[in-house]
Amino acid sequence: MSTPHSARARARIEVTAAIKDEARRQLASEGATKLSLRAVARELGMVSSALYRYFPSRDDLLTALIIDAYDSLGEAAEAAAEAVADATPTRRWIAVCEAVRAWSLAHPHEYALIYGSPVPGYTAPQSTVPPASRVGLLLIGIVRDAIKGPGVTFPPLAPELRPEAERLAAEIAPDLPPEVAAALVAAWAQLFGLVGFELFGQFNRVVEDREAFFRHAAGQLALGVGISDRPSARR
Amino acid sequence: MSTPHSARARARIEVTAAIKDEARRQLASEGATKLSLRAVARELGMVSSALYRYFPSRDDLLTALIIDAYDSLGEAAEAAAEAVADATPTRRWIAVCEAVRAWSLAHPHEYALIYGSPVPGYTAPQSTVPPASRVGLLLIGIVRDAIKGPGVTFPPLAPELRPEAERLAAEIAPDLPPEVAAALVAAWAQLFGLVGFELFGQFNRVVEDREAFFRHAAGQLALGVGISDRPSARR
DNA sequence: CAAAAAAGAGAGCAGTGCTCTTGCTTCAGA
DNA sequence: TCTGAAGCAAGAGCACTGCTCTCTTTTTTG
Repeated sequence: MSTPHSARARARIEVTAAIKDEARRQLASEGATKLSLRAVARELGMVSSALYRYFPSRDDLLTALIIDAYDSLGEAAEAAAEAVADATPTRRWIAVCEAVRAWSLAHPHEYALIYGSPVPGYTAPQSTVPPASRVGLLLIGIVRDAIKGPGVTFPPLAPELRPEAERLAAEIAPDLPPEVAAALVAAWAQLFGLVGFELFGQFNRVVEDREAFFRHAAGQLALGVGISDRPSARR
Repeated sequence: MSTPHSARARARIEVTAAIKDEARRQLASEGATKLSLRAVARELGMVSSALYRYFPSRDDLLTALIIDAYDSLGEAAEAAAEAVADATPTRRWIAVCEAVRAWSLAHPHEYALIYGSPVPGYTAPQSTVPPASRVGLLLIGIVRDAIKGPGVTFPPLAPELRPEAERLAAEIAPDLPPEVAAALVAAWAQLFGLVGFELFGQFNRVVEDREAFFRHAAGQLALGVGISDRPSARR
């Protein structure tokens, strides 16, 4: 937070940022598998061994990029939500979904890094958890507002799932009804299924007008969690 | 199809299979990034350059593994469908979804290879298209049977999406109503969103009873495409 | 001001994908 | 059945990778 006291400390964060920037450039243009520490160092005019003073391994660099990607996506989604803060819940939901899709199409390799195969290790480091939940929290907020009004119909919930749904609701959003919380988590995962399929070519020769298809699918997702524009407080 | 005439041709397909088997083993245990041509050759007692007589590059080997993975998944899904061929459409739909999930949990690295980040190039080779559509075709068949009965309610369709839905239906299943075809493609993508999120750790600290959660979500997907067990011809 | 900590430079190790050349084996046509 | 051609294995080698270790220089700190 505070400005660094020593010149060395300031240089350190500058060099760290430069490394991440160059690495992000290579990631965006060639993908995670082609990202090379040596190439990053070369481009920055330093020798490769010097880079290990800043990131102890390639995986650590990738982890840093993963966190940044989560933050970048979260920021884009939050900006989109704020831009339509006064609209109906359905519109706000769809706006966030479309922001996720737009960011993913613009940053395919970064998307692959965070929602495709997890490259480093098998379980993500704990430090990636908070940034990873920004989009989820955003969706929770929208649903929270949406179900405030009267006459909302909660999504159905299989009796076997009720205990899990209650536990889940208590975990992520205690003020949400269990059936809504469970449906929301499912919709959250399904949203990224739609985006991932488009991004990774699964829709080739199947879906043509992807913009319209996605908007419609996002609207259906909203219905699935109980969002509807019936008698909203606003507008 | 026919048995090979020359001894050399027979040896070739044997060695090719051995290479793929060993590569699949390494893929399953270490992941795609760690799969090494040299290690495969070493394990098979041959020198690495000899391997290039069978696969011209590492990406070609990976492509072969991708096709095999699609086929393996498709086979598992089809077997599950046949095992409940006499059940209601909803049960058959859920059985296929659960087979997809089970296969993916059992073969995480192969799943990552085909539905995670596409490693070779950016667009999948044409040869991967037919095996990739086996699960989709299976779902189409189930829905086709399901909507035969009377009293089925078609999913809603936004007017802007109607032309695309009609084109899409003509492409993948001309006998299906456009609204069903569009909803089916969306459900297809969403299914893999659910599976991918569980597999890649996105459900950590969120969903606990994943079995029950998935079954419920799969049932909701079935409802979304218009499948219901009301007055089915069977049972 | 001196000791300690941090940073950079370079060599080096083990590994990778891939190419090229050299022999040997198997096949197919006369 | 013999021979030229094609298929295949082996080895050396190139350019690259992640990473470690040592050595020197710079900066910070007690």
